[in-house]
Amino acid sequence: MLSRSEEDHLKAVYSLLQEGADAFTNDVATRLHTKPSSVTVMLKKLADKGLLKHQPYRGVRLTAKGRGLALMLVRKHRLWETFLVDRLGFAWDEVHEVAEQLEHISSEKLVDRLSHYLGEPAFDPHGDPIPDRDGKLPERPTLQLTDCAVGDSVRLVAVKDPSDELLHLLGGKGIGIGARLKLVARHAFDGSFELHTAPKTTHTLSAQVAAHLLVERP
Amino acid sequence: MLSRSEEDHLKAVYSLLQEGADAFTNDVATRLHTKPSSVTVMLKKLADKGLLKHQPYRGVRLTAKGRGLALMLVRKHRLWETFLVDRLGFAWDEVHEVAEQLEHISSEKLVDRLSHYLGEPAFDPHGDPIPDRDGKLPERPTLQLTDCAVGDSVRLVAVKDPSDELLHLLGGKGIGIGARLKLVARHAFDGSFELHTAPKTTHTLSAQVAAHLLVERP
DNA sequence: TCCTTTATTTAGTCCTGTCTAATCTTTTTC
DNA sequence: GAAAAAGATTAGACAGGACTAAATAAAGGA
Repeated sequence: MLSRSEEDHLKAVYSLLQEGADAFTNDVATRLHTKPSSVTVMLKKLADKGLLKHQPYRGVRLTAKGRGLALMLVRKHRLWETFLVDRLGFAWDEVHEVAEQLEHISSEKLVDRLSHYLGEPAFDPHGDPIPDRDGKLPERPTLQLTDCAVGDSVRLVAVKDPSDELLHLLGGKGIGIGARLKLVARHAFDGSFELHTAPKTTHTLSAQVAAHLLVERP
Repeated sequence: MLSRSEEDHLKAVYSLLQEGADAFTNDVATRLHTKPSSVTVMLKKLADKGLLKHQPYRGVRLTAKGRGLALMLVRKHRLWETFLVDRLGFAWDEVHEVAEQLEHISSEKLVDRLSHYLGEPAFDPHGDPIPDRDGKLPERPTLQLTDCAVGDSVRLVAVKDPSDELLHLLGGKGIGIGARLKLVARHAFDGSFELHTAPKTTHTLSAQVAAHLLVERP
């Protein structure tokens, strides 16, 4: 049984890793609005419980057990968000704070019944995937960058058939998994894209490259 | 803003008083599965916040503010119980523990929307009244003792048109508000009742008296 | 009434989770 | 490659909430 704070830390680690970044003490502290020293202590506790491996000064990695528990928290959070929006009529931007509280309710039966009541949804109101009771995430409805329109903001979730050459090209532009891409133009001549990876950073990608990039909204 | 523990103590005091008894330190401790010394400390905290008056060695009384907050907790608890039973298909005896957790979720909007979603119910699955958002309890569907059948176990909730003489008669038999009455026989000759007020204590009440007693199940 | 029992409170301890301040690593910069 | 900066950890303090043990108040019985 985890305390509320332990659950918060575990989930913060999970989502940082999910976003492609490493999970460093500072990042966790920022996310939880707390201080790095407090995070260090909690990471040690979670490591002692076998939920993650903590390499001092090097960040953390989740164990299978830790990932499983984190997925159950994500499941609860997203199911409650679905309930709040679909059934109680909350707006999608009002639900996070309340769901943060609801996700700590501990009752497996409640979670499973809620999921059933909602029709076993696979995605929450934000489009995020809801893990099933075994922790399996549904396939994301990914789309190729070439299917996006100018003005879209998307996030890179996978690279299809990643060759060394392709990955090197992307790496050189600072584009990795989790990168946020905003399409600003598309050239009719060769189908190449202009996109922002950051407010002032513009890159050009050929149509061949774009066809390998799987993205999601938002 | 009250802590979870403060809320638990406040609600325990409220329900003890509701049951007609005084709220003594020991009773609160028993109800919360904690020690009297811990309760004393918490009662002091709640008294400092103006939610109750604590007379050392003499028990506590709630202030209007304290009663109001307690009623909001009761409201949340009973609304969630209704949700769990009516919507998620829980059995009535499975819901208490989960509702104990859910009642601490703090979001006025959530409570009001939940109530609306459930059709503004006035009574929970156990038949207990659900306070409205202003803390007002609905009228109980009381029934006269004369409408009860042999074998019923009921609780005295009110005395209709209480005259001094009637109250004196009841007082002499040790029957007061909150008393649990089990009907063991009814005489066809004059409509009088035989009932237990305790396992081995039998009393006889005339039909005239019984008609003044308003009771509830269970 | 005095003494015993029971109920309550007080004092001091411990555990959890947070913080600040100080120390120690790692990375960056010149 | 050494010094500075940034990031992480450790040590020590503190608040909340629980406990045990000891002291105190109220209630009951001889």
